[in-house]
Order: sequence, then C-alpha cells, then structure tokens
Amino acid sequence: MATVMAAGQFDEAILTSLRRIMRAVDLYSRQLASRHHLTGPQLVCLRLLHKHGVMTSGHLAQEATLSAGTITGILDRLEQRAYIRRERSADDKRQVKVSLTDTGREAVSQAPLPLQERFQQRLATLPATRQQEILYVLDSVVNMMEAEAVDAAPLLTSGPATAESEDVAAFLSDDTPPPPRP
Amino acid sequence: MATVMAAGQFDEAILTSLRRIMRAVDLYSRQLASRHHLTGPQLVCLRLLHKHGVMTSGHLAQEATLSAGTITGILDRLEQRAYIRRERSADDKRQVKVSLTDTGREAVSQAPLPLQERFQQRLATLPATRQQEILYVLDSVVNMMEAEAVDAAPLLTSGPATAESEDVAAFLSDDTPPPPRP
DNA sequence: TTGTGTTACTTTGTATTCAAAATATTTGAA
DNA sequence: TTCAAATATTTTGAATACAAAGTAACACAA
Repeated sequence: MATVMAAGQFDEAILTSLRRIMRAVDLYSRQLASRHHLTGPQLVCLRLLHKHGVMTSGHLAQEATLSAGTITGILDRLEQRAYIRRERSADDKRQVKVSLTDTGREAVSQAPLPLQERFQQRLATLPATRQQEILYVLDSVVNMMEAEAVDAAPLLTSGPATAESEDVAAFLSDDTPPPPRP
Repeated sequence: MATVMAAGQFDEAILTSLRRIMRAVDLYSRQLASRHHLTGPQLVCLRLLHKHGVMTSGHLAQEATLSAGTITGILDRLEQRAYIRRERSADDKRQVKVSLTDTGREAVSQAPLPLQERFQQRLATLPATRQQEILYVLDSVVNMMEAEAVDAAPLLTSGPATAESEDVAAFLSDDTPPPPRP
C-alpha cells in the first residue's frame, strides 16, 4: 500500500535531516574553535562546570552525554590550556575532581552558547508554543532512538536485562519528564 | 522578562536533545559496524551508489552531506573491502568515478537502513500526520541552523562575502543552483 | 588478611569529520 | 602557445567519539 511505502520515505528524509543537523552543529563547533579557541564539546564541559561547580570526571561525562574516554581527551586539552584543574579526590582516589580555573571562568563567561547564535535568534522570534513544539518533537525522536539502545543488548544476549543495560536505561531516562501531548 | 528567560532555557534543552540524538546515531553506527561490518556513513554511501549508479566522488559527497576529504577516507575503506571501485574519468581525469562491485551490491541489499530499526518501527506506528510533523520540525531546525553557517562569516568580517564563505554557502545550499555573483 | 569483584578513570585503536594545503587537470585568456 | 585561474580529489593535522583493554583503588567477604 502507498502508506507503507511512504513510511520508508520518511525514514530517509528524517535521516537526511538529522545528518544535516549534525553537520551544522559540527561546522559551528569549528567556527567556535577558530573564533573563541573552544570547540562545542569543550564549551559544553566548561558550561557544566560553571553551573555545577566541582564535578567528577564521570559526572561530567553523564551530564555532557559523552563516554568516559571521550571526556578524558577533552579534559586533557582543557587542562593543557589551564582552563580546568584535575585533582584526585581525597575520599576516593579513583575519582578525579574537575574544577574551573579563573582563566576557564573568564573564557566561559565570554563565549557564546554552544549553539549557533543565529539559530538562537531565530528560535527566539518564534512563539513559545512553537519552541515547545520543537523541543517536544526532538524529545520524542530522542526517546524513540534511545529506546533502541536499551532494548538492543538484551535482544542480542536474549537474556534478562543486565545490570549494565539497566544503568544505561537509568542514564538515558535522565531528567526529562514526559511532555504533555499537544 | 520571564519569556526571555524561558527562551534561554529552551536553547539548553534543545541543545541537549540534539546532542542525545547525535549520540544515538553514533551508537547505532557502531552497532551496525559490529553486526554488519558497515558503519552508518559507509552504508549511506553504498545506498547512494545503489540508488544513483556510478557517481563522482564529489557528487557522492554532496548527496551524503559530507566534505570531499571525509568521502575520501570512507571510500578508502570501502575500496579496501572491495565494496566499491574507483576509476578516474576518461573525460576529465580530475574526477573519480565510484561504482559498486557485486560484493558491495550484495552487502547493501542485506544491510538495514542506516537508522535504528526500532526507531523505524516506532515511527511507523505513528500516524502519517505525526510523521510529517516530525519531518517538518526537523527541517525547520535544519533551515535555522544552516542559515547561520551561511550568514555568519559576512556578519563577522562586516564586509562583503569572501570567496570562501560563498563556497560554503554554495555547498550548503545543496540542490539549489549556484547563487549568482553580485 | 587476602582475595574477588566492582568502580573510576586513562590508554589504545579505529572511524568520522572538517579545514587547509598539496596535487593533478582542465579551462580560458593573453 | 603559454600561463593563470578554477576545479576535483587526496593528503595532512586536529578534535570528537566509542569500545575494549589496562590501571588503580575501593569494598566486601571468606
């Protein structure tokens, strides 16, 4: 039937849109890097530190939605530029406490949001209702996509959910309360 | 004003959603790679070749929304596995004509869409109206974001558009005919 | 006390991604 | 013809990004 065919075509179109969005984010990250000497992910980390104060490396990874290994590399570069400080926790020497230096605080206060300024401006011109609609649609896409990651592992092992996959589920469910259906 | 504050909060939430979507796409790409020995971008390229037949490297880059340099790396790996063939064009020896091998055709016919299967399934359960709404919102985000990349450079230099920024604009405009020189 | 398993982070290896520089080729003008 | 500009691709260098393996430290039990 035609409707079934149409669903497949939405898939491709949606994938293309997502790819273009990802590309735009990446291109803006590079623009940021050349203007403010900070990439998008670096700025996201600095902003999180600015907001939360001292954070462990792992907590930062969770908040930034990045893996532990990725955070290490980003922190290496931020530390090298003296934007952050790393210090092993006295309580638990496995943990690494990350904090902003004055230089880092200065940098984050001068940098724009890690999102295209023009995009923000255009977004701001839209009525709040429309902005909420965009956020709602994005969240529904997130939920549909992340559900896959949760279900996939048990599907493969064909056993009950592992402690690991439950951690993932808890992590992914995050802070987003179900938005009201329009 | 409260509405202004709210706009800022949407920014952060939208950025977070986008980051999570990008992460989900990346994680699925790795899942694909371990199950089908093809990453998302590799599969996107193979599917484009399957759809269009022989393509130049540049045309492939445009269709996949990737830069020329990125395509080279992906083609290197696909060629190494004998999924594609590269051949310099006889007409214009600068161009490289890329085509699927039988092995590549086989691979692409067996691989799923480069989008989470579960996501596709969930999407399919939604009414067509809702699917269209999602696509419409994603496209509006794409447009707001890509407009930034085009406008940003001239805004900063506060002078006439450079040749460089025009190249970017032309590339991003994608299927639109090249803009006339002022 | 001595393992044993878990946790937190770093290291390693691979892939994507871009800009910018390098290379090869074509095109168009002098 | 010759030479400069434009075009198509590749190469290079840097940053993300992950999984998986490695290291160090904690925690709990035997």
